[in-house]
Amino acid sequence: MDENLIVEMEKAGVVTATFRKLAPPKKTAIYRAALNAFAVAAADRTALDDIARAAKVSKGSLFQYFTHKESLLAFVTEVFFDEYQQYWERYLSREHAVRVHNRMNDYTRALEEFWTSNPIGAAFCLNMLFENGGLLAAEFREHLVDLHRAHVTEIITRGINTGEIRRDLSRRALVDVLLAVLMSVNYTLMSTPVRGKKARGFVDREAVLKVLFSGMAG
Amino acid sequence: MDENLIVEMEKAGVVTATFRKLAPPKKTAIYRAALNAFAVAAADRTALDDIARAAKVSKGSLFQYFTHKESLLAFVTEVFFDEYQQYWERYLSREHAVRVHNRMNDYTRALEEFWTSNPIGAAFCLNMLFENGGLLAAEFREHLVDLHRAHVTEIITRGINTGEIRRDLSRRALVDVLLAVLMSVNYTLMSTPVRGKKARGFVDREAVLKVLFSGMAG
Amino acid sequence: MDENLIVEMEKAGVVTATFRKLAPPKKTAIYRAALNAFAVAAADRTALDDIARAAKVSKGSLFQYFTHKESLLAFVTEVFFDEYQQYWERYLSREHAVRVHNRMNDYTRALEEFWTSNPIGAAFCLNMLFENGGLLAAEFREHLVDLHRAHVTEIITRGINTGEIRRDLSRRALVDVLLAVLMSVNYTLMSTPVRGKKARGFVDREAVLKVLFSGMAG
Amino acid sequence: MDENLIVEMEKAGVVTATFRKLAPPKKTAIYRAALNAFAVAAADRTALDDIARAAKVSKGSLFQYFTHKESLLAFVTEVFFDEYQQYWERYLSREHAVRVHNRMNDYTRALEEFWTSNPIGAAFCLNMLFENGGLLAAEFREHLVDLHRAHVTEIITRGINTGEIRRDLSRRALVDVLLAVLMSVNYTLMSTPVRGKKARGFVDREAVLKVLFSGMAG
DNA sequence: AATGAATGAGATTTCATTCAT
DNA sequence: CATGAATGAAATCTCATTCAT
Repeated sequence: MDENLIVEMEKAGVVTATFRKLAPPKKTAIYRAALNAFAVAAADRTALDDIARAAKVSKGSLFQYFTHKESLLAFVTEVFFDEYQQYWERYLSREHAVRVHNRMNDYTRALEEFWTSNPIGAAFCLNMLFENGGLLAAEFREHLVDLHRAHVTEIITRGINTGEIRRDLSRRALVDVLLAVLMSVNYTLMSTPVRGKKARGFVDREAVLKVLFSGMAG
Repeated sequence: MDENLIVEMEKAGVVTATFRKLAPPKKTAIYRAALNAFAVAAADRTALDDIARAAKVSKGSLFQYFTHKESLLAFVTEVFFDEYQQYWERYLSREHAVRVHNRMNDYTRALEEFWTSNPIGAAFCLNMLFENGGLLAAEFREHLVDLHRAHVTEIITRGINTGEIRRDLSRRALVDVLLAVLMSVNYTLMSTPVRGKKARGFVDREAVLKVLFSGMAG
Repeated sequence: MDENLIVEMEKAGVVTATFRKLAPPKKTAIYRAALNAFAVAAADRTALDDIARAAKVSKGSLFQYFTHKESLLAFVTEVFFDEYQQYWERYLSREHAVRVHNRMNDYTRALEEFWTSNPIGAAFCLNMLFENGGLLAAEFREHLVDLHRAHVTEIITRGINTGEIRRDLSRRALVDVLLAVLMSVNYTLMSTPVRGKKARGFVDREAVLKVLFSGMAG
Repeated sequence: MDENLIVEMEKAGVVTATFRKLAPPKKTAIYRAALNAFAVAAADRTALDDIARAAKVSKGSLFQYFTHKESLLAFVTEVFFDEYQQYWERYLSREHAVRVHNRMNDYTRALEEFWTSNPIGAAFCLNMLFENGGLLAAEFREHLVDLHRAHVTEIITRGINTGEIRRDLSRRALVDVLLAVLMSVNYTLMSTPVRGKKARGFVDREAVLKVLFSGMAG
């Protein structure tokens, strides 16, 4: 867990100084317990008693760390998003594909990998996206989209410059289409582990990319 | 309200026989009141007292009609979805565009019209998609996607047959891409009236369709 | 319990319609239980659980009757004050003394009788006067003083008219002095039954009245 | 702060030896912070965290000094009362009026001055008199009355001896009447600065004293 | 001696559900 | 069948007090 982030959250009133001073493993334990709880059920339906028990912390302490239940959710959200962001930044920094087609392919594959290897995060994310009302969830939604929008825009822009992507198309429209597809992949992948049903996900990555690159027109 | 649907819901244990026998206007009043209530706030935060008051029915009666609060939500969901479905079926039956490009264009325009002319439904739908946890919401999500998937599949299939759409593309992939874009439009449109923020929606329908038809490749 | 008063309290949002419709004995039981509880300890320190138990009513019902704890205190205060007021109006209507000296004597005797015969009311009153903060208690204090001020003013005025009281004195000052003495008697009498200590009250009514009538000047 | 008083309080178990050994400025800081806090809100509604923060002392230390919250209140009460007492003793020692009428006049004027020049003390006192339940508040009330009773008794006694006051009146009754008037003045003055309402206090000191001296009888 | 983190009892309030009338 | 009063199980949050460091 990033200590700098915690310092910032303290300034923003999300966590208290008491929490900041906690031993890192304890912080992690609380984060884990809360992430888990908010992943299993929407924040509304999640009792602090349960989180306290899972984190092996008293309910009173939880309030010394976060003041309000809402703050705890905010804390989890920020840390989760921070990890998510770092994942994608690491991913980009290690990216070696050059051609747009390959970059898109790798990108969707990475999405797939992230969610399947992190089912609890996926479930939490799903709850934040779909089941937690309020401003916090709306912001989370927007952050998530923005993050991917930035990456997609970068890929598209480079593609236009290299001539891999046609120049007569609206860049904005290109981004929107790709993003819609990516977020759809995202939602599908996130849903898979939590819901009982079989996923009807984008198994055929290649086929989808072919549609996008070749266009539908006969 | 479709009486046949109510009979089916009675069989499924969603509504009671008592409810089925109610005078239709009363049924409608209850549906309206509940839809409104669930549109204003997520089901969790909606008290049955308020619904009963708005429907001019006693809370006791509500339980004689639905047994559980969850059933009431299920009832509203089913009726709303039924109306939604009927809307699209009527739409399709009256559709006169022939070419795929035009049909897609009309389709998205119709989506836009539906949500802006029906803000309560939009708000309810949004709550179901984004704020009501549980299996019910997941099913609603899936139903919604399936409905549009069927329409899109039909458009695509016809396009392939007429040769407007390239035959070397996976039909499944074509559907997935279009559906992703459509659902993205959907979410954006639904969100617009209820959320305070400005939408970053697909304003340029033409540009997006051009991307899809022409393909990205330079 | 005066049903008209309850109707007024309902209008003022102090009690709910549900409470109004309760069988009178139940209302009385709740009043008694709450009066007792608020007499034993200040409202702050009084738990609704205890009142509910004493009134043989569930805690949930208490909230159906009063919405907030504060409302329950308001209810008790109003009913108590109403009874107090009625007591003094009955007293005045039956008063047969004519001379000021006798009227004052009877008045203080009546005070004494009221508080000693109604120890729970006295304790409640004391808590309202001395231990319950907030606007409610302040208003109660003022009402109580005003009630007696009105009676004392009437006695003084008549005394001045009949010439029993000197005309060269400020009527306001006369009232203030008498009232101070009466309220002091009041406080002392109220305190007696609840506190463990022996009262140091105005045993010698005659002597005090003599001071007031004759004046201190030698 | 009087060190002898602190020693006595240690014996009485109000403060601990640890507190006694504290540097005087620290003791004063704690007293000030607690007086302020108890003046702003009743003891019930005052959190020790706030007092500790204001006194720049840790909450743990507070418990090492006072064992219980109640003891802290007792400490503040005693010190405040001690100061109050000293004020009146200084006042008496400097008193130069001789005639009873003048002494009473000066006394009420001094009361007025004390409360208006010491609004925090007034607010604390008011809270102790009116909003803090329990034995402590009752004792405080009694102490306050006793202090003034002693002074009034002295004035009356001297007046009787000098013949300024009639000898045919009960001394006890004289004291009671004067005291009632004085305490009434007291309450009114204390209330003025804290409560929002206009005071209905004894503005006309002279008129009141005239009533007391001349007597009401025509 | 000083600190402040940890604790848990307890308080108010909400509301789905039951049930007597 | 309709009604709405009654219920009590949660849930959040506060804070005096303890205790390890």
